[in-house]
Amino acid sequence: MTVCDNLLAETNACPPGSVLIVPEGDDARSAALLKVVADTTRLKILRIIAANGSVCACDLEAPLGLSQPTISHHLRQLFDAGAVTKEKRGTWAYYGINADGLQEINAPLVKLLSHS
Amino acid sequence: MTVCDNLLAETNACPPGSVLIVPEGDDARSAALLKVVADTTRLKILRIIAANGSVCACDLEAPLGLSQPTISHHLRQLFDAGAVTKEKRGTWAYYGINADGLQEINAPLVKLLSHS
DNA sequence: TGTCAATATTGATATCTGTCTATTCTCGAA
DNA sequence: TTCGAGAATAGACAGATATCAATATTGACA
Repeated sequence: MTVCDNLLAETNACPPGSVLIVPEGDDARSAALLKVVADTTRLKILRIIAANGSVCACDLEAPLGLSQPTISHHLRQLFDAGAVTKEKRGTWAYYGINADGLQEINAPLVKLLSHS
Repeated sequence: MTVCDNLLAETNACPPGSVLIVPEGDDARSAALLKVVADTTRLKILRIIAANGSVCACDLEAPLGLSQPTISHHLRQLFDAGAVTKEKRGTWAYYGINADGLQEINAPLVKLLSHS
């Protein structure tokens, strides 16, 4: 009776030396999308937008305490990832939550939870 | 009739100059937890664990193609963030999905979606 | 057309992080 | 108790990124 056999008998664990199932999936893409949301500043931006509806970029400078180029940089990342919508009104840029995009970003985590 | 007035009349957007609602929330902590999951290698680890149940760390080296210390480093991050469980059996270390922990990591995104 | 304001882009820099090699730690077994 | 194997830690280094200052772009309006 080897240690591995004991493991198999006593638990539902794969014994050492197992060839594991490796699910298909674009982890690089999923990670890249999650990275956009996994940032203090961008999370704050998203929550401000969610709480206020459509928000002018110009009004984010005060609550965030960051420079205009930095905020523009974050908003671009959020937009490129599909987390927010963007609408230009004259010289102003309005951003809103993109629920569909956020759901896609969130999908890998939801899938992990549904398979466990 | 200013441009701002037009905005208010035609849309539900905050006019430029608005003092925005800034929701409370520990964005730094949320971001730190999400960062752990927002990584190609760690996502792959999580999906392998989810597909195989309890997995020995020693069996991850082959499918990941990374060194043992690197994998140990990633597993520690996942464990510290509460994404996985850890059980030592002799010299082997077994890791499993921690559904509660993953749900907590996921919570900020779920909240964003529920408020929009 | 010319000017001003809001936004976007560029370039530079400091910090963070994923990876490796080398080493140490922790068990089980002889 | 000693040896060997798996896991964890430490230290180093390359690549990524958040930030800012400076500049360019775009659109409204006189």
